[in-house]
Amino acid sequence: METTPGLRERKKAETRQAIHKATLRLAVERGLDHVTVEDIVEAANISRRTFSNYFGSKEDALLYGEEQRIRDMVRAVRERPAEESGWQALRGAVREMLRDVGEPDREWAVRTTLTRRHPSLLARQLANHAALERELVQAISDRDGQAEPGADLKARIMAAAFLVALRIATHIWIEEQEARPLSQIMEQALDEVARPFH
Amino acid sequence: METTPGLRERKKAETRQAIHKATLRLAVERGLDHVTVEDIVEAANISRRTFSNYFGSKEDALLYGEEQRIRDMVRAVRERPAEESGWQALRGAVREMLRDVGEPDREWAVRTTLTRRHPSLLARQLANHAALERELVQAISDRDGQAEPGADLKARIMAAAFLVALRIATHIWIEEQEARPLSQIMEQALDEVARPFH
DNA sequence: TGCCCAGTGGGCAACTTTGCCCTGTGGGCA
DNA sequence: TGCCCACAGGGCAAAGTTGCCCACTGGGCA
Repeated sequence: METTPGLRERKKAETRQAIHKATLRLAVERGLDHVTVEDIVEAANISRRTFSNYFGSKEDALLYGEEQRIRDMVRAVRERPAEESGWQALRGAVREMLRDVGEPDREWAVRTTLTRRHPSLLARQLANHAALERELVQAISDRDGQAEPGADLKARIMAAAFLVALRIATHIWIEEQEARPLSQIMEQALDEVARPFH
Repeated sequence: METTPGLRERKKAETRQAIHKATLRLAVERGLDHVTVEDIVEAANISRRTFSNYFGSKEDALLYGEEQRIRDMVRAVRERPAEESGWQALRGAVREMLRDVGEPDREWAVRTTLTRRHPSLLARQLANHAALERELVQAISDRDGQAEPGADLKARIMAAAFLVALRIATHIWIEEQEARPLSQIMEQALDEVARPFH
């Protein structure tokens, strides 16, 4: 299943990551508005033109991890065992991701906070979340089937509730200064939101 | 005088340096004969083909620093103030180089030792030294003028004596396990070899 | 002796990065 | 208001890197 992607692919991933990291670091240091693409490419040791080959804007570069995670999440849900229900698949996918990438670190919180403060980034993130929500609805529908009436509504509610739980858990985690592991808070939030389903 | 070489040039230099470093490290670890080009390119994170774009062989890659230093030395001699005599220019260039690059480190001694043990590398290094000697003769001639009879012989002797002094100083430095700074030993050796000129 | 095979060297096309250029945009400021 | 100027976006050709290929070499070994 694990296939080595070859040098060319690996280097592209490295470059993308380097640009993202540089953007994040500079944005944390002085705020995204006071960072030019010029600054980023200098920090990432690439040409300005190459930046454009990878990202359309510094916002893109900054949110790369975010959007990457969203794609991963959707993929993880879709790849859960077929016998799991939609809700089980969602919870399984979360658990899986937290296990695979380990506990999100301080940097992760920083990025989230930073994003939240910046209007244009916030807009982007809302759009991303909306997209994720749509994708999850689709994934759930594909899984639970749409035969019975109201299945669509149920999938929508489920996806929304799921994301709300994650969002709230993340907020709490940040507010608590990462005192408890995020995974624990998330499990708790998911339990809570799932209660009506019983 | 100092001109920033641009990203493209800088990256080429970085790659060349990375290949050289990787070669050196691996050669020190297990001997050059037990290092393949494959190993080197893996360590340097480049493709095998790129290796060939930079060096014709692993010996080339290993001796890169050596040959680089030779070019630097010749350049340094040529760029000494015009009013200096040939011998003054040689000494000035050495002092300058030791100052610019700082004291050569342990790695430098390692490379030298390693080179000395390996027949094909040794041959290469002898050829390099011969080339350096020729270049220095030329530089000295250009400086001191060739008007008077015997000027050519004098330049040849001077260059040879100079290199002998450096070579012996380096040997002593290694034998003493780098107890004294190389610069000090070199000054002493140069004083010694210069005595007949008084 | 003949065969195999790891390692090397380099041609070539596909792809990526760079450098240069020109256009467009949104403040500052005379 | 009009002019500048820093910055962003992206077309294009040149330069660099990769991946694939094949030819060659020098041991090992049946």
